[in-house]
Amino acid sequence: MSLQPVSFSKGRAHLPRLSTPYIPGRRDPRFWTNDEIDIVRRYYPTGGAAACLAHLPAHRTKSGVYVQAGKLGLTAKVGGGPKVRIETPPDFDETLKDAWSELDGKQRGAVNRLAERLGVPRWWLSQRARKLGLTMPHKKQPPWTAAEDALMAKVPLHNPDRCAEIFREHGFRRSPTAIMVRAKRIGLSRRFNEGFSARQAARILGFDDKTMTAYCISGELKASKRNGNRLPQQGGSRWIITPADLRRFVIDQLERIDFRKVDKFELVHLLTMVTDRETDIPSR
DNA sequence: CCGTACCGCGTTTTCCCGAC
DNA sequence: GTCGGGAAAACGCGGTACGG
Repeated sequence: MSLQPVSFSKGRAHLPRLSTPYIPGRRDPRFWTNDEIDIVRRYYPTGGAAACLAHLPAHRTKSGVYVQAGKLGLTAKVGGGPKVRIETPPDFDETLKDAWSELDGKQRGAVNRLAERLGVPRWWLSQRARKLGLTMPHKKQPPWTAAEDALMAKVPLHNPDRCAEIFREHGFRRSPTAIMVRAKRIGLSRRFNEGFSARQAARILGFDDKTMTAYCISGELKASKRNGNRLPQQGGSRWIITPADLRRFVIDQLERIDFRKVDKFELVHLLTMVTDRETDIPSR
């Protein structure tokens, strides 16, 4: 076997960079400076987000302050007021039990209206109901079938609405949220899952990503390109290497692989996983 | 000298989480 | 349930260092 030089030159025209060049020492205003964090530390506990904003630059927002306060583990002592004792008639609990059983859990704002009718705050009503052990019947999600789980591996999980659409097309009824929750529960990545990128493949086999790309370009590793909106400055569109093609490559080019450098868990998974014949998508 | 590893760039994509 | 800020991860590849 003789080694052939590989050229990375794609003959692309030079395009100017889109962003301003990096200047050492300069930072984007969206990143929080130590001074800004000190302001949050100082004013948040007593004055809340509003007090912090008064001392922070104009581009800071309330939610930004909440994020930083959360990171610092701070809580604000604003809001609230004197505690009010809720007075109720002695038979209130009985009335509540009866009213609660007639409550329509599917209707939004039902608890709000009941609180209004009984003349008590909404938060107090739900707290009382909890204490009395009153529950609201909720329709449980029907269990997931194997067919639905198989479909999970093929839908674009980064686009929940489109997922729900595909489920409907296949005759299933799952909301976008339900699908996202399921994806999390069964540990499915929401990232692109129709194959490996050159970099992912390289990491598994212990190659440099450039070496991997060279194999893709030379055709020794069968790979296609994924259409996207990546710019020429980023190197253009990405590679897609299907698990089966990568497995073929491992078997054919075994002598080139340095087993000290491979990701042993990922490699064994690649070699042993069961894939759907037609789509080559791992079936879980 | 050649082939590969390493570093870093500019950008998009994705995740996380709190507020509303 | 939805929105949005913040940040990490991901990506391909140019440039360069390094080892045999």
